[in-house]
Amino acid sequence: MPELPEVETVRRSAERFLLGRRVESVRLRRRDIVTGSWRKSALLDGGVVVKVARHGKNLAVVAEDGRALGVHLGMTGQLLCVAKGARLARTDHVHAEWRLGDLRMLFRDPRRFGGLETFESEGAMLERSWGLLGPDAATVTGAALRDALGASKRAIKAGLLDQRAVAGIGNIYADESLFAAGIHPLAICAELSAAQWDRLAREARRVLGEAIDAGGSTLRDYRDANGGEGWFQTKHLVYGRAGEPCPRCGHRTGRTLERLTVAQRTTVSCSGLRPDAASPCAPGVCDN
DNA sequence: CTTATGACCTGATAGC
DNA sequence: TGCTATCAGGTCATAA
Repeated sequence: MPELPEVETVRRSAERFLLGRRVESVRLRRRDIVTGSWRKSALLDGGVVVKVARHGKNLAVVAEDGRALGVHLGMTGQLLCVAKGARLARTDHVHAEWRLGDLRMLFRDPRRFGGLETFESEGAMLERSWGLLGPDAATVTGAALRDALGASKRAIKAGLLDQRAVAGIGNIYADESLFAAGIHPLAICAELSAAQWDRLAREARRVLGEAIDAGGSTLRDYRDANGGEGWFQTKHLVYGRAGEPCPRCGHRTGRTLERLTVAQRTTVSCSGLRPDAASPCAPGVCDN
């Protein structure tokens, strides 16, 4: 479900609720969603929340004594913050619950591709988890992308989805960023030029930033910590639009958006784009 | 080492 | 109504 913009939206809404509050009790319904210690103390019991951080698609709730609770939403995960007596839209698949004064925080995840990870300190989290990820996609540079992927023989879309190369991009924003940069998803990383890496990084930052401003994309399950929906799905140019005219060149060329499979994920791109990086979407062919 | 592939789960939807 | 098949925003472990 959630990629960087959705996770950042959850972070912002969760932060507003949690900062300065003390965790008064913890209830863990399923141990198997936790990596690391699943003791209540490891799950922040008794701690005062001083930070809600994000890197890529990863969230962390940090207590004043340094304990950190990593939260990954997987495909269908939700981190909800609600008033104590409030009714939830759904109460099934709630795997963990925290009480902080007059509010509750819940981790809900029907498919259980997400989960929690407990760390004794932020340093431990950095070392064992976040430090293994690439730079955050919201601020990534062309040089950083090229450093991570410039020698790879994979398709560029597979590279963008690799969280060790760059953190935060998933299936939606990979397609949107590549289309915006005029690069075919099957273009080989090692064949991209410095100018293309720069353009890709710039377009990815722009698309992700605009999506954050829109509160993310709600397709099915995604909700922010208040249960609210995003509206960036209305701005998708290619994701979910296979068969429609290319929004950039379709009126002129009659070309449509084609569906293909890259890295085992449904992928959409303009049929006018070429996978060989030497002849990318050239100006006047399918370009701005 | 790098890259590709199936596996892990549940739920929504489409088609018979 | 109910059955089956397909698809879904993400990682993992394992194989090649």
